[in-house]
Amino acid sequence: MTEPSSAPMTRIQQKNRDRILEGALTAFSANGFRGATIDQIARAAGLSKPNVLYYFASKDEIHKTLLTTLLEMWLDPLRRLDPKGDPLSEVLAYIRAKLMMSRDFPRESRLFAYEILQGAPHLTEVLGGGLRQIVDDSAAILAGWMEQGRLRRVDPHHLIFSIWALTQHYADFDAQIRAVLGTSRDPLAEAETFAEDLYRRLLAP
Amino acid sequence: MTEPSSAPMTRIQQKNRDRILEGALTAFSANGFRGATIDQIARAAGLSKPNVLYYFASKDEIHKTLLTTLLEMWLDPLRRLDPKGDPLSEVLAYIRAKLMMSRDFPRESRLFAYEILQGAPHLTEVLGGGLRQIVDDSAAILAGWMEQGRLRRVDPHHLIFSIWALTQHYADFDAQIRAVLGTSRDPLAEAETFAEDLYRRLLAP
DNA sequence: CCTGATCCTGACCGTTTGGTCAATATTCCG
DNA sequence: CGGAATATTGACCAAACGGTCAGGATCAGG
Repeated sequence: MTEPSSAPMTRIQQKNRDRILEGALTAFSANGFRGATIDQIARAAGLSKPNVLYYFASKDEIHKTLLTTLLEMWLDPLRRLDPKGDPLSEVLAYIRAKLMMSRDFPRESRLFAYEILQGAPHLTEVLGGGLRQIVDDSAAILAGWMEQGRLRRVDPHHLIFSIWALTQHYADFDAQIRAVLGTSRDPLAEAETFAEDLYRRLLAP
Repeated sequence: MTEPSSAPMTRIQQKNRDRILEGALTAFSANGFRGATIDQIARAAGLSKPNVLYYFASKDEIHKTLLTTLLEMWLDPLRRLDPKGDPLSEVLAYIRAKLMMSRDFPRESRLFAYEILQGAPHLTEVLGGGLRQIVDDSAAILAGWMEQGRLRRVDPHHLIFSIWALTQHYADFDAQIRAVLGTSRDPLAEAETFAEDLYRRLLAP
């Protein structure tokens, strides 16, 4: 616990904590938790190592803060599924949003990828709690649409998994995709038309 | 270079190198390259640390050996795409094979996941060379089927990417999937029916 | 301008880790 | 059996790393 509740948080604190988290995101997403060093983070943040540890008690705490802060943003598009909207448009909008996040926030995607690959040691409570709730809720919305015959019947959970898998793949495995596709193509633009076709086919009633 | 070409390779060498690679696979796939220690590998292999380094010059070499050894096996199912076979059956068989690999060889999947997340520092030549060739060849087979009207037209490269993404997701993000789905379900069995439905829909002409 | 709180750093510490080496044990084979 | 090749290990080393700390710089506000 560093700033539990009633923290005034000066401008300097605000600025430096932000810088540190920004640098840490770069470092952790490039090398994983163990691969990143506090020195790296400090350099990326433009601070000295002891100064970094002045704002965060430990490397672990930086990591945990980063994960919990970003998880909200990361799951936000799924929360936006509107039960009142047009089912297919809603799903396709979700997919587009996730693909844009892979393009605009690949570091965040990789950060979570590393964490989950490792067995999610810092996220177990969140995974079994909040995440599961959100996914179950969204799955229920999807299932509702399917029952009304407005979407084809498929397993809603696996539908969500498949969207995660496909969209995040373009951020997490970027190195592989670029190696295979060469430099002249725009993977994410192509991915969007591919994914739209894929899920339209799958879900159109 | 440890055993470049004319290596007699005694039984003890064979056995211990195998043990080391086996232990290293467990260690690397659980914690990534930097997260795994030679001591861990040695313990998993039932050897002492110096003894491990007697068989492999460095941690790096163990890792590289592991990657190059397993890459062949990893890509094998894609090579089995038979241009003379029934297109849809061929693709579905490939998907099933990949899903079985996620079930039976999750460590291998995670090993590659870590490596590519990191930007594939040990695989750059292979990715741009052999892998690209195999993918392009397979994409050509798929494109051929599409031109004959035996498969629906989609981008063959992204088709392959999507299959990789979906199938490997179940191994790499196992922690997340189990957290969301709970313990009473069998993710990979369900994934098989989901994936078959998905790609049948997408590809049936 | 003074003073207390906040901010920052160089020097340092203990541990972990990749890797070495000399010495010993074991195996192989004539 | 005997000696050379192979295998194994405890002890050790240097570098990297996470983290501490005492002291100095800077800032806010009365």
